Amino acid sequence: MLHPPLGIAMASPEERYNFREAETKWQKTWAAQNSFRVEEPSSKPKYYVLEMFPYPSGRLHMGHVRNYTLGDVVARYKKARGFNVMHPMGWDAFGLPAENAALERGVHPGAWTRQNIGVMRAQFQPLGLSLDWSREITSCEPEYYKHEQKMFLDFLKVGLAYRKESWVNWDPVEHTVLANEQVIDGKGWRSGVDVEQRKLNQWFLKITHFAEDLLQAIEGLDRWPDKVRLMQHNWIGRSEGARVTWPLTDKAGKDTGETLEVFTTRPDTLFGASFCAISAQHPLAAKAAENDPALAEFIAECSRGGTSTAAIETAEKKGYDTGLKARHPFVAGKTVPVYVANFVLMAYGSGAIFGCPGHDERDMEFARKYGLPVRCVVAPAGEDPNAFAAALEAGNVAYVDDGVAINSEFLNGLAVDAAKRAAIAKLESLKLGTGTVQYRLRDWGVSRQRYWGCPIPIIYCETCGTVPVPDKDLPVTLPEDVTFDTPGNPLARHPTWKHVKCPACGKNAQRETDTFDTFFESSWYFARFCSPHLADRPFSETAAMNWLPVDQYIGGVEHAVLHLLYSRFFTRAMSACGYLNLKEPFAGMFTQGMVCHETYRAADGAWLEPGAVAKTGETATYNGQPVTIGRSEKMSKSKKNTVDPQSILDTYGADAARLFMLSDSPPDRDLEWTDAGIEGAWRYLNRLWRLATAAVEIPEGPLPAVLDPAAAVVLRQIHRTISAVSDDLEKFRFNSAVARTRELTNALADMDRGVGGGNAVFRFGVAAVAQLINPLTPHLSEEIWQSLGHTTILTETPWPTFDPALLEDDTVTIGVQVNGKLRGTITVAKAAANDVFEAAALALPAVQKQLDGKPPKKVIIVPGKIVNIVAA
RNA sequence: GCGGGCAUGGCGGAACUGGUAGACGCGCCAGACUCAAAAUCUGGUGUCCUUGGACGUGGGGGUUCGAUUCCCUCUGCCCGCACCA
Repeated sequence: MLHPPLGIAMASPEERYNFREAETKWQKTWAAQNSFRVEEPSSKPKYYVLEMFPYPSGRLHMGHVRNYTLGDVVARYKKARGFNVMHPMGWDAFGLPAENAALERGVHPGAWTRQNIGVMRAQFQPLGLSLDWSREITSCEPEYYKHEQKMFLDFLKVGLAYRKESWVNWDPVEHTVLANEQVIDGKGWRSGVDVEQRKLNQWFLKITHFAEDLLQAIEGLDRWPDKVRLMQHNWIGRSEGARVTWPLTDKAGKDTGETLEVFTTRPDTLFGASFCAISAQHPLAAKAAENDPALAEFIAECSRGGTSTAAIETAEKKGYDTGLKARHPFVAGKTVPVYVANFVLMAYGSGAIFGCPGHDERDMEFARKYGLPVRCVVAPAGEDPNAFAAALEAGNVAYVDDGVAINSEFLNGLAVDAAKRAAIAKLESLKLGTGTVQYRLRDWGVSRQRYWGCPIPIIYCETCGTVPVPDKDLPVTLPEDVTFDTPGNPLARHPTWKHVKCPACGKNAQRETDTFDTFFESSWYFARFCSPHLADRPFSETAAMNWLPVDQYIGGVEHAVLHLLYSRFFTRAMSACGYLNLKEPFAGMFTQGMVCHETYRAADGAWLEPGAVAKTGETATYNGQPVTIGRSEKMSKSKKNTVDPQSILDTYGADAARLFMLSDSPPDRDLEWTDAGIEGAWRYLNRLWRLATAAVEIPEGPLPAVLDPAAAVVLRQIHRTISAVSDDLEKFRFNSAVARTRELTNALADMDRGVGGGNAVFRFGVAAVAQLINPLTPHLSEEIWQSLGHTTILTETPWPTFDPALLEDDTVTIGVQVNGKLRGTITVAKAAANDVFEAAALALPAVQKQLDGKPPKKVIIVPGKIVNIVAA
């Protein structure tokens, strides 16, 4: 597939840039000079650049290369701008793939993970990234995870962690709990069998404690993508409404003494209530089922259904009448039936609703199915209420929009908002409800029944209950001698590990055998980088407060909610426990696009690797057989459309790979990897190198005071480019920065160096290009810089400056329109008066022709921009 | 269903707060060099008709002297959430 450019072998050394030698040389130089070590102490302002740390899956993929290249551009640019840059790297090293490897190949997860880290660390080397490796951290090592065990116990003390029985997705084959993301179409992602709903004791972190703050603070994250902010906003899902209490009666109409509490955002529609519905997992449902086998069967059926999105989507709305009745809070003597319904979620609100079919689509569907009354209590303003109500009550479509309350006693005539307030006031005076705010966000369940994670430092004692592991016994480390030959958690069946003495009473007790969700480690690693080797604490508060928040964080959108929200929570929780005093961990966030590639399929439908396919123009073949070329999709092993970074680095070098990734499309959009694209980047690097070779012969010296006008034009372009590229780099417009740099390169190549000052300007321009492109292609630019005779390296050289006076020409060329259509251009002195613009524009033959001898009706002059003549 | 985004040549994409649409690159075409090819260099390349024009930023409409940019509307694609009461 990737034929090495033939020129590599053919060209003489002075014609071809030898990236192999140069890239290795500069990587060694930077390492020897500790160029990317954080300065401590430093008088410079700090700048913390962080890319999401990788999971050590075994090899780097193109997505990694893109991610770390983007961060590297920022880090190198900020360093040149005079910042003390921290740009660290580490390993998100706990996780399921390590256990799968153990299962499939009989390797210990730890050995597998550590070996992968070794391979990947070596793969990072040739990319030429400006990383401070002295701060490397590995989350699966006790030196790292012991701190989060302590942190968890602190969270427990302040009530931010708790244990509760809750419903979870249970895979009966793998004997483990699955995250919602691991349940696909109601089946376990690996086992492929139906997932069950089970009630298990789980540890939770109380992220809901900060729901309001996490929501409010989104507004302040002004350097985050709007998309991510919106997603978090929706995820937290704030709803204002009321909790309403409904006293219950039995089948005979006698009060049971119990009440049903429901949450509603529409207390103004209470007079339209025709039923209540509770979740199958609601305690009242279980109680009602005690004497009703059919109900018990219905509840079991609901639990089997799974919580997967697809299952819910297609599920028919079903209910079962418990026989219980609920007393209406406002209407004396009125009761409504209480159903168990499969669409009511236990985890939201109180797990119960009241149904108002007239003004809720779902309630309407339910009411029609079970023959429940439909009552109209809101009519659009300006319509005849009686006619509207009659139509609504006869039809099957709920009215959910704004309007005026009708058929609602004391609410009649009020608009929806006012009616809500009045209803809540009434509920509160009757002590049958209260205004409240409900969030969609739920507490974070962190228990996982897996081996390769951080042990939860808890001991269960029959006498003392749940006992935190004392500080002196931390860390709780994973046992090495585990087996993966049977399903389930190896920690739970380990012969000795879980058996301990109770730290409180000394009797026999058992360890918690669950481990933390791997999102736990990534929720605070950005703080650990601030003091990565501190032994007794997770990080020094001083260091963390100095470096945090991260100035620029970079990663994929797939973490827009979970990881980023957890980290925001953790920062607040750590602050609550005195570790630091900060709310937001990431001041700037950038989400990069995916790396994509065309897909290829053989006639039998099998996916083919790009390397196996012979492509000629629009058609492709495999072993002489035709190949279907599919759309460009995210590189993935399953579709075989991956390109190994290693082979690209070997063939073209890091700079070419970096340049292509940066120039092809804007960093937040998907990037399509093509052979032609990388070759284009490679060509440019060689062209630039040849150009620089010509500049080397020109002795260095100050620019002459008087320049030939042609040279002066180029000089102005150099200054304009410095200004524009600086701006582009600040704003993540790397593709545009490359385009402008190439433009300048073209101008330098085309300029007449023989004119007065031409050589000096040329040399100055080449040096400027090397500086401007240094964050993008650091090796080649160092090489050019050195060849120009500099004795210090470019990496330690400040960013070039521009002279604002040289940004603009004295003359300006602008378009001349007649009736908005371009008819020509004029070039006039920039400072010229309007009548000069007008005269020059009217003098154009094309303009005269359009005017046809008549005087213009109107002339619009925007100095420096355009002249538009309105013809009669 | 709800929420959000996007739509510009054969392709990736430029165009700052409304002001010369298509920068820069890829691809393609022609030429130079070469026995030939590769590499490199030069020129061309939005579409349509004849020089000169006309048309052109998904479709339709609007505001404006002037719209890729602002407003309305329709279509298509992508993403997030998904019975959230």
